[in-house]
Amino acid sequence: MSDTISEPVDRESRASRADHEALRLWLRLLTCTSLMEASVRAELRRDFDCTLPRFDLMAQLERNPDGLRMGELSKRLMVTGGNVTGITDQLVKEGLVTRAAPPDDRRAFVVRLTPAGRRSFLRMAESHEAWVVKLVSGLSALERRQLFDLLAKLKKSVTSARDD
Amino acid sequence: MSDTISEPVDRESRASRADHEALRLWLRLLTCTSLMEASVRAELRRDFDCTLPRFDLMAQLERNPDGLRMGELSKRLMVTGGNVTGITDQLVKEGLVTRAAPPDDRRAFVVRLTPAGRRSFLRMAESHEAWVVKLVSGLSALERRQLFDLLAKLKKSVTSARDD
DNA sequence: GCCGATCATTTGAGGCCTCATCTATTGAGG
DNA sequence: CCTCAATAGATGAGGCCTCAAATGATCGGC
Repeated sequence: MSDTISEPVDRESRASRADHEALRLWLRLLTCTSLMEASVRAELRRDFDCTLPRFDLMAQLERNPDGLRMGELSKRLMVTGGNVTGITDQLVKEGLVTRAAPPDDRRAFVVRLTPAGRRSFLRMAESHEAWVVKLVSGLSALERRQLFDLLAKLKKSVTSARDD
Repeated sequence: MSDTISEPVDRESRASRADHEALRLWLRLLTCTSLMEASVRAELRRDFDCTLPRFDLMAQLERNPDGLRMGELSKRLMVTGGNVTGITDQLVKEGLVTRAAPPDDRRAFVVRLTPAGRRSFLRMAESHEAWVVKLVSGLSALERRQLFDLLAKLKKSVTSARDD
């Protein structure tokens, strides 16, 4: 039997009353992200036999047709370089991306989508977007906009607190 | 698309203008969570040589002094049972939790914090909360409240969309 | 030309996580 | 009782991820 998760019991709804407001905000944020991520992962897996990290990497390349260096991918995906190496290795093996040596810097590699990779990504992206739209459709356009703006502030807050 | 500006570079800020609003909301949510999570992980690692999953598991046990069964932990942490088995094994080995057999069901185990585990957790929790407070301190109390409420709606939206 | 600092990437150990599968136990009906 | 489906947990393969260390290339200054 599969170990999948379905009940409305989670980290956040279990926080005791004594927990403080900032902590509960953080736990709720984490819960929302985990829920959405689990849905998106399940969908990618079920319909395309693809993982979210692979999809994210390909998404970056689709936006940058001239390709990206490993380090650029690492920054954009917010993961370590070693990690990008591994995922790229797999995608190369599957023929979805290429690693090319740029003429000017022999330390670097430029990763690009192959035509097959691009086709594969576009097919997934369409379904993926519809899925995300559905997940957030319980909020009105105004609420989505407010949430979007508040998250922008949160992002700034976290970044500046972290860099102290 | 010039790459020469030294702006914060991540998944979300790189979404092209053509991407739709729901998708950008999702990417921004993911970015915020990733940023906060990375800070929190780094802090737990640096100050206490502890990981976030271990901390989360101990937090659940601290709120439930009578202990929790593996399956309960799995639901609350939103991870699979196999995963809980592994993390629990380590904490048992480190003397921070115990696995006890309940009298009524020989299939199950009840996991509890040891006194040492509780002391260790409480020490971390104090520092952890201060850290989280700092990360969200760039938002006003009102904004935090609004964000909290919008995330509640998002959680409901995601849950109901997923269960269709 | 050479040195050292820095940079891009890879490697390897180890932790987290999922899925699929397995074992043991429980509990409801015959 | 006995069977059988459901349940609690463990296990193993495989992917993701981080950190730390290593390799090789580049660049500025002498």
